[in-house]
Amino acid sequence: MPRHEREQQIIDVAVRVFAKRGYHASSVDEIAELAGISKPMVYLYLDSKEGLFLACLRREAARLVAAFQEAARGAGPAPELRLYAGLSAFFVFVAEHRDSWVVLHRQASELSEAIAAAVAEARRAVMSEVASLIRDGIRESTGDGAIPGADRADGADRGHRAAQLGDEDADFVAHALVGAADSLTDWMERHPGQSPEGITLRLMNMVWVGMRDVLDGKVWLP
Amino acid sequence: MPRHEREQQIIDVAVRVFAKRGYHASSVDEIAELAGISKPMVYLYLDSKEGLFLACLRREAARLVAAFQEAARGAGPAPELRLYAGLSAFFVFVAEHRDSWVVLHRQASELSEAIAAAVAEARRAVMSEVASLIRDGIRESTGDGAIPGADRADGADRGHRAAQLGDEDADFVAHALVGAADSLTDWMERHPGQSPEGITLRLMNMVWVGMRDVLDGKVWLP
Amino acid sequence: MPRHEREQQIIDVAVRVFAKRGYHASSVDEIAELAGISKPMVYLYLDSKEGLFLACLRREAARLVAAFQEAARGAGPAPELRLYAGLSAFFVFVAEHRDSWVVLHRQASELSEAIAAAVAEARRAVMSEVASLIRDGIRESTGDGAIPGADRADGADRGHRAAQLGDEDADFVAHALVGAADSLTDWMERHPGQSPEGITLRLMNMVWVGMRDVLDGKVWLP
Amino acid sequence: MPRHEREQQIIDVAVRVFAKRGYHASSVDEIAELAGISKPMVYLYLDSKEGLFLACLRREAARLVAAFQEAARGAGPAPELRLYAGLSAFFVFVAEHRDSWVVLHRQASELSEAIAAAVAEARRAVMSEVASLIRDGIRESTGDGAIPGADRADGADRGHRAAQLGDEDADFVAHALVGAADSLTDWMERHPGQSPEGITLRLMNMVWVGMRDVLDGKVWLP
DNA sequence: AATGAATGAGACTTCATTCAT
DNA sequence: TATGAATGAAGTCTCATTCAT
Repeated sequence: MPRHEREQQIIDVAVRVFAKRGYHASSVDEIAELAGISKPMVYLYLDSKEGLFLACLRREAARLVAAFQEAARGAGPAPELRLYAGLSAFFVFVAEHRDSWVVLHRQASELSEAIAAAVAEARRAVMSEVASLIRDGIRESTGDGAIPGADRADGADRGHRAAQLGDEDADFVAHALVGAADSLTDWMERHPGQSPEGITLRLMNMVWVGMRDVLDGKVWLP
Repeated sequence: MPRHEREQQIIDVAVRVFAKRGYHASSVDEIAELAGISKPMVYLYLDSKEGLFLACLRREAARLVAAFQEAARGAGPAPELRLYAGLSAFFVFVAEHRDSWVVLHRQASELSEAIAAAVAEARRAVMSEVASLIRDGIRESTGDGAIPGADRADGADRGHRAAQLGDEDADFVAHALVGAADSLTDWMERHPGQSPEGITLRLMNMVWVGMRDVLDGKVWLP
Repeated sequence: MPRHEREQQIIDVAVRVFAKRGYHASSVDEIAELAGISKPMVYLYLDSKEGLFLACLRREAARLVAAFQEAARGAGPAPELRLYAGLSAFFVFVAEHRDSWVVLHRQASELSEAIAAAVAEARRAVMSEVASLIRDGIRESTGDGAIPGADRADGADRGHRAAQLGDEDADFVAHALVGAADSLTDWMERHPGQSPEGITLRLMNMVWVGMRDVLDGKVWLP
Repeated sequence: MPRHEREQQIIDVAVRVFAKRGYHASSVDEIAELAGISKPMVYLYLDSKEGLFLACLRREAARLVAAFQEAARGAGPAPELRLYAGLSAFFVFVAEHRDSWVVLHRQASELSEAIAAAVAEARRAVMSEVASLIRDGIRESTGDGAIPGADRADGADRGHRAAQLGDEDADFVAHALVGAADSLTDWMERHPGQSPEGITLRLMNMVWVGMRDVLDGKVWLP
């Protein structure tokens, strides 16, 4: 069996096992056995348990980001639609590849420096995709004075606000959004009837509309 | 040293270690050494590694819920103000007790049945506090027709919408909110100038205002 | 509570625990708790776990030997009757003080030098009692030409045989007898209806009569 | 080294160590070291300390029973000759494999349920071999009215007695005999000049002849 | 390319024993 | 006389990792 294929097959199994047991509770023994090969092969191909986990991490992260990007790209030019499509793709991905998500997710602490860095990098990649869309959304929403898909009253000082809302804010919103989406995967698990699209819709309504209102000057104060 | 004091001291150390390394990668040896006592004491007081972790979990969950509840209770009757106060307290707590939060929220999937159950229960307790305030907010906001602190146009079908937005939705919003808050603790770490109250304010603006809009019928659709 | 009484009370408990769990599986903790005192008291009175076990061993061995001797002494001058009485007392003792017997018995290997020596000494004491009675029995049986309680034909060379049958043979028979009795305690446990006296009777018939026959020249050869 | 060979080698060492120290006082560490391998190998091959002990138990019991059976089988049809041969083999075996015998017979009461059961089963197997020969002996001795190798007067009530002497009695005699044999291994140790066959001869004379007498109605009574 | 055999290191846990009061 | 608090040492077991074939 050619090297690359074997490698992928091992990673397939490893993702399942790591997702089920967590990094530390997983044993290379079990992964090798489930992959139908001997342990030395695992070490020959992936170097170490850590290397194996990193490979899993990178592959699944790439897949997730790709799913998000493809969906966003295919959704036309409007940033909010691209965001909607990307988030939808995210929820679809998590629903369909639960193991991948579990491996990417909640393995943050307790791992070696290298792994923690890879996790952080994966999260950063997702975050930057989202932040970019949000930045575009903010710009468009304040630049051309039109947010498609919703009626609203123009605020007089929108240009002013838009200046204030810079990259930092896009990053803030991105963090909130990704965190919310992340946490909602738990909710999704407990509400199997809900479609990924429905969940995305609710989330967009909550966050996007709220954000737009803020841009419009509807500030809430305690 | 009296028994109870020792116990708390051990738990103090254990929370730090578990947060830093995760459950499996933590060793009772290290915890004992950092606590300045011998391993057998740890076992005498907390029974087992699992017992020790459970004790950490319970104490930190209780502390977080208490902080949230106290702040909310002290903020008067308006649900949105209580939510604001509770969230503020949450951010303060997480900022000041990052380890506690990590132990409560970032434990991977590699835990024993008993521990996994306790983790789930702790998370559920936090989530249920938040969901409860949101539920109240939804009810008040639709019941008396007035959301203080923001002007708006009454929608004719607000009662109808309120009926649709039930406990499930409050739970949805709670998940989104807690997830967003969690993720924003990362953002907070990278923006040291920002006060917890400022962060809460932004988050409230984003989520609460958005939620209110939805109640008002301003639905966003792709 | 006076010292001696406490000591006996501790030993009482210890015999029960050692019998139930065996030496190594018994913990001083459990013994102290069952005795209703704290562990340091055990060490104050009995020095160490080994000291505690030795005390148990010596007390129970003394009791068993005393029971044997008393019964034998009270049974009149005939050696065979004294042997019968002693063996009966042995079976009665084992039946009534199972724990004592377990502690004395089957703890031979796996114990420290000192304990092994004490066990050996106890066994030697019993053995010497038995051997002495058997020696007397042989002498009487060959000396006065009459074994009461059974008819037989005199052999012409009985004096000669008796000379051959010396102390070594008495010791041989004693070993066989004690071993048989020892093993029969297992049998007794599985046949609760059988009285100690009945068991002794069977054993005497088997061994004593056989021995007498040998003295009479009825040699079995393959 | 091939797997099976290693296993036997480990068991060889383990029997020695268990015999010397007893189950609890033996450490897997020591066994591994004496076997010249590392601890993980022991666990790989025998699963656990308990598994290791069970393996020892089974192998040694099988060996002893085989030695007994082979000798008995090779000694012709007469039960007493078969018993003689079997007992001889037993003494030879114990003399040559003292450790095996200690593992089989001198394990204290501190063993786990599973081990205790296996020990009991092993003892039962040995005991049942002996009892079976004795039963045959009783039957033949009462059935055809002739016990070869010894003259005697026929008793009128032999059939009656034989009815009374059932399996229970064979078991009683077996216990006495095995116990005596066991104890005589100590005697044997202190009298190195004595051959196993000589010891067996004395024992047979004592027990077999006595038993036959009882069958003949020569009852001893106190 | 592939593996059966092997291990160093370290994990959790328990226990006999002692100190300070 | 009595004990709550504390520990050094050791035991069973698992795992990531490598060597010889």
